[in-house]
Amino acid sequence: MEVLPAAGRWQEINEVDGMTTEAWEPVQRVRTYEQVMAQIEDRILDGRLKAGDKLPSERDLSALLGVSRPSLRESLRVLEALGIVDIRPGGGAEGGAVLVGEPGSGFVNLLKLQLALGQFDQTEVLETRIALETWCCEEAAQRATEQDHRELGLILDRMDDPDIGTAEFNRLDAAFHVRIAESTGNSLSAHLMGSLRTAINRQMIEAYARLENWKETATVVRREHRDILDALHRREPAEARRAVGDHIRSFYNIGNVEA
Amino acid sequence: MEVLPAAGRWQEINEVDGMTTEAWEPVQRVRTYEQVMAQIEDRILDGRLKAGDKLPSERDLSALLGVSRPSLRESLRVLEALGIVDIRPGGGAEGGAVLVGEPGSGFVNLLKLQLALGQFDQTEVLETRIALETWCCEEAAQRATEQDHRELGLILDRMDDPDIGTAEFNRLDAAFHVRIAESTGNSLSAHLMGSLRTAINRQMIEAYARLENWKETATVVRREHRDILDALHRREPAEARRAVGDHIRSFYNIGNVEA
DNA sequence: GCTGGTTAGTTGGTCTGACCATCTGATGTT
DNA sequence: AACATCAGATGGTCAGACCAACTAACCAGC
Repeated sequence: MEVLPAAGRWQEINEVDGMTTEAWEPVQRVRTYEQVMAQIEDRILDGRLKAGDKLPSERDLSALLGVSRPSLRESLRVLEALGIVDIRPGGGAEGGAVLVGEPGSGFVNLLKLQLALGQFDQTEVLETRIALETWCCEEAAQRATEQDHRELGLILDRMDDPDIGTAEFNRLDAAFHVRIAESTGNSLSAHLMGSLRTAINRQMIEAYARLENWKETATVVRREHRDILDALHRREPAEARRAVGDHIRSFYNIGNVEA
Repeated sequence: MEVLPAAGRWQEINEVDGMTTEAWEPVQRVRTYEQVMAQIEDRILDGRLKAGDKLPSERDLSALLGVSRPSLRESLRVLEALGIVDIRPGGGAEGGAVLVGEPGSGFVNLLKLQLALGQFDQTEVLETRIALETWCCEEAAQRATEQDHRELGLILDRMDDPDIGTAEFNRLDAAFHVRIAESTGNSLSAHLMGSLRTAINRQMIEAYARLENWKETATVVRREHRDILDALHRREPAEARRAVGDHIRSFYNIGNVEA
């Protein structure tokens, strides 16, 4: 933990170049908030700032950088939305902007909007999930520990509840897939996967809701999940890959009956 | 193209609840910029806003929403950083915030910082690339057109230049991999892949620069690229998958000799 | 009538200064 | 010692102002 001012000087952004207006040609407009972002990025990239460090207060930092508080705040807002800093109000040790070391909801925020805007479509999300999850299962079949197996089993057990609702079923479904990814030890894959899943969560729930006989679908899903877990238990990467691929494709076909 | 005010009323954010201060208990703090984001998100999600639409001017929109311009601007900054809107200064038809329909550099911005912060490490990026690229190659072996094959060949031809520098070689290398992904028709996978690659671009270049005999490495890389393209030509998914997996792993081993 | 320069208005970009709610931590009281 | 209180710091928000860049309409001159 380190408070910034002690970690070297911040460079003031508003530097005069004192030259004539000529020779100012292709240099595209750079907004001050971008320059602020750039300075913070640099300090992160070269290690002067690391996870857990706390930034100076908005007033201090804006003064250090020679920019106004609103501009500085625009930068902080972006960093917050990206999940880079965590901002808490209040004074003392608790308040302030802290660099976070754990991935947050940055991807989900991004993906949801990009999906809604039609930058990507649902089929692409599905295929990308298949790409990631087949690899994850393949690796999980080799890397997963007994503990991973147990926890995955517990999730499936909870999904066996005959009185379960679609919302909870869907939640556990997602948890199962993410848990597999996590058992590979690759948090990026796991996080990406989870984000993709979350981004289309709304559609998933609606798809479940559209099913008249969703209980039958649930039965199929339960069976396929068990198959996947069995393959992990038996440590058969190829079989695990096949099982999860079929599983995702099968659910996609069901859910898209009337899409 | 549609300018917003005509597309239904915006709901003012500052609504009084007129109640006593009691019964205000677990409702966690919601900042106005988040409420603005939420309203714009809603309009995107339900289709009232779509790619190509232009938002009202900052002054108008802030008035419509009943928030101050700085708060509104914080929201716009975030949407811009996420690649959701494109903001251009100046009046008339050119200026203003426009919703974009093409994925931009949102992922890269995010990944670079998350990587720098240690939220993920390089090995995870590598493995995720393998997950995505093996799938992409497998599919590309089935989906790629003759045109795709031609363009990929052209990229490899340019990499054959014996006088090529590391920077250009690396750039073409990335282009080759991304072009394969694009030939699957899955722009999400392609974009994710490209973003992962871009996020570690700096490290890639440094890795190349560290190699004393990088020419030899380049020879190996060229050969492996040709193998991959051959597999695509012959439309052998399994072979394409294997070739690209080996290729990535092989380069990783070389580049990490002294990492 | 057409061209070209001028001007008014709009837009985003930025800043200043102010006020509020909340939380911390020291102060002071019981 | 325990509690209540208050000053200060912090983030959250706002109003108003100015600037630079650009558009579009206007107008003078040919």
